[in-house]
Amino acid sequence: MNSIILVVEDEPAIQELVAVNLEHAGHQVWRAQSAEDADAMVREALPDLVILDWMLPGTSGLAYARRLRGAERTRRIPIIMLTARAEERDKVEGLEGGADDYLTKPFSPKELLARIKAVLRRRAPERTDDAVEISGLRLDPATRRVVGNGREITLGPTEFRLLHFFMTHPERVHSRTQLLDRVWGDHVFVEERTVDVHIRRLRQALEASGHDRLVETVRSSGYRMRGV
Amino acid sequence: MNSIILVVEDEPAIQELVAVNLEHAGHQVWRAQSAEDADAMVREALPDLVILDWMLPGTSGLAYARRLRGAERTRRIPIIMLTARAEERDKVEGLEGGADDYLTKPFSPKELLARIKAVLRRRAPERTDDAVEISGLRLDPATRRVVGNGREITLGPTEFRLLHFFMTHPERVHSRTQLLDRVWGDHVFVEERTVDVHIRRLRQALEASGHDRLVETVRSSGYRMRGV
DNA sequence: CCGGCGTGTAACAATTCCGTCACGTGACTG
DNA sequence: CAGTCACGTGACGGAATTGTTACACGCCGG
Repeated sequence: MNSIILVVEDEPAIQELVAVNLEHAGHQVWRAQSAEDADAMVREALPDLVILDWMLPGTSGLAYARRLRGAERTRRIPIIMLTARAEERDKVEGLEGGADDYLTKPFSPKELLARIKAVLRRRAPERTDDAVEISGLRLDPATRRVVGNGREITLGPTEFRLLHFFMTHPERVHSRTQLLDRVWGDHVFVEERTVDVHIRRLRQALEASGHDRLVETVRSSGYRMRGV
Repeated sequence: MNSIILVVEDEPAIQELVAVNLEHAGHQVWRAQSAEDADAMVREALPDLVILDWMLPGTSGLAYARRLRGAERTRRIPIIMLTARAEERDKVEGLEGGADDYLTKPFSPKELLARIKAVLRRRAPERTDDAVEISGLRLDPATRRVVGNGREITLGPTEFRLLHFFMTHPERVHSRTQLLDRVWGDHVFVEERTVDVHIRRLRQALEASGHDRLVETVRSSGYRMRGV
């Protein structure tokens, strides 16, 4: 939890309703009244999720969703669409929304939060604060603790995120570029080889409990975490 | 997935529409406004697929498709043609089977992606990241793992690609030249006999699970992988 | 203002991988 | 049955990739 959520909604009452609920749940909220507003914010930094009203003055929510999905930088941001009436839902869905989920007004705060959680879990499990465990190595985002076979393991911030990403996406090979994108994040410009160094630091820390072998090198492709 | 797709389309709006959708699907897009532009790009490196407007200023799409199909180097690149009206479709189709598929404007993004996937799977299944399995030997591109009867098999990069190609094109003899083209890639200059050496290395690795017998030598023609 | 801490980079070391060659062996031909 | 021809195989030098270390720099907290 504690994600950055961009709420794009022109109607102040609904904007407020959504924002308050999200903030109450511990999220950080950015507010935009239009797609243009939203775009300005997104250019600055990437939110973890976007809640987008279907009807907006100027660029429609649908069009904006498509735009987000089109650009490389914003492609993988989860989108939840707010639609006005139940009837329109199918229409939008059929039309080809880039959205991950839809919410029909009126909706309960509980439903809103549940869908956010579900979408995040599906598209970006590393943004969730569920604890993860792989063969005796346990990482808990909520407490920011890593424990290997009972022994506590200390990690720097980057190594922690790196391990978290690996553990939420095990068994898959990740190229250095992918890791930079998803662990280091947006708007960073660092050498690919920097990844190697942090892999080294991570392995070194994991040696304490013998879990360093979980981080595998896949020559010419990238790195992979052993699953199970 | 994640292929390089060359889009040849003179109308900016459609060019953009297609490109955005392809990028969203994870492909890398090269854009060309004319057959001449496209040709310059293709000379540099080969795309995995070409989307070609039928009507183009200068050399027509149809003519360019024929040219691509004529040259040895570009012969096997899949081509999808964009045609203007439904009526013309039959005409074009009848006229020349240079294309692998046709798409009539207007088309939905979904249809576009579906056809691309279908064409790629048909003409270049090794570019897909679906796992393949043949008689107890399983190769998974996403995890970059090869498992033979439960035992994990370690392969170098080239052997991995070679095996992947074989497994996606079983029961068919591939000459050394073909293998060099499709496994080593375009624009490489190595001895043909190098293939033999990698075949040897592949077989050696596969011995661990007894799958080395799947790779058969076809004297004076090339190599073949046993299917099923 | 000092001293850690965390980071990114560059440089060097250690592997791993690749392509080529040389030689051996088996198969096919006439 | 000898002579090619095609392929198998082992070795080797060099290239490419990754591991590792050292260092400089910026950012706090004291």
